[in-house]
Amino acid sequence: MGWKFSNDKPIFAQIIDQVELMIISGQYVLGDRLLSVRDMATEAGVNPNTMQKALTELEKKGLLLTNRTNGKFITDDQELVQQIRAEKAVKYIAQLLKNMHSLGYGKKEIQEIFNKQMEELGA
Amino acid sequence: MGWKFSNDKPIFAQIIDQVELMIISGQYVLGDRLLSVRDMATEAGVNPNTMQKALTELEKKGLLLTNRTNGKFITDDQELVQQIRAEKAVKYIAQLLKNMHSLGYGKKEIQEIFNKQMEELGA
DNA sequence: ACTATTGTATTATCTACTTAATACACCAAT
DNA sequence: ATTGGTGTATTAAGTAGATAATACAATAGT
Repeated sequence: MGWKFSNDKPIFAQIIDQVELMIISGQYVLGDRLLSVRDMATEAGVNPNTMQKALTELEKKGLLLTNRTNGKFITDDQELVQQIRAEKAVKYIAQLLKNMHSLGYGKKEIQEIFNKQMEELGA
Repeated sequence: MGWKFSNDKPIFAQIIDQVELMIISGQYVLGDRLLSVRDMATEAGVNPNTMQKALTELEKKGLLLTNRTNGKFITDDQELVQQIRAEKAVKYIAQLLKNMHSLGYGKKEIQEIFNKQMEELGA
């Protein structure tokens, strides 16, 4: 897991985003055990408290489970994971359309620019 | 100008974004004078120092000009404005494609979801 | 000349985020 | 039972963003 942080957002929030992404994109195996809070903190180069704070949030979302003295585990609820993934996709696109609209672009223009950039994509 | 701020980003950064958007989307008339720093701060419900900090950044970008004792003005460089607007659109879409990719969506799926949400758009 | 309004600068304080160091509670493995 | 590795909690200190109050510099308008 390669950790990277920017300075335009609290680190704990970025950890939440990144771990969530790892889970819903299938880069984590559902049901697997995470590294310990301490080890993840070391790996990410942040304080254990900060890691703890982020993971607690993900537990509230239902994406992580805690086994008191054994560690934290990824949920094995595949439905939940897929639902969150689909929601995120819809949200991303809705955000794009909102952004383009706020720039003053109309439906037709958006379609054009989108298609153009899609074509420039490999595969 | 209706000011709204979230708590997931510094306020001065959000002011930069919002004012820039007003300019490049044509909601400000190029060459027009802004309200005074103090008045804009009051209007936005922030401290004058915070507003000052944001406007200084926009001046560095070339979108604002300062007339020492008369106030700050929107640039009248229409080319610059249009260039920034186009850049932003490209950036937004690139970001979307990156986001969708990180969720594990392929080109075809992205196209499908995008089209679906475009159709749900009025006009 | 004077005044009011402009941008700008300075200093202090407050809050949220982060780090740091430490301690505690729990339990599987030995 | 003891040990070692879990998660969790607490307290203190550092840093950046934001607020607050104030002062200064420049000039347009009178």
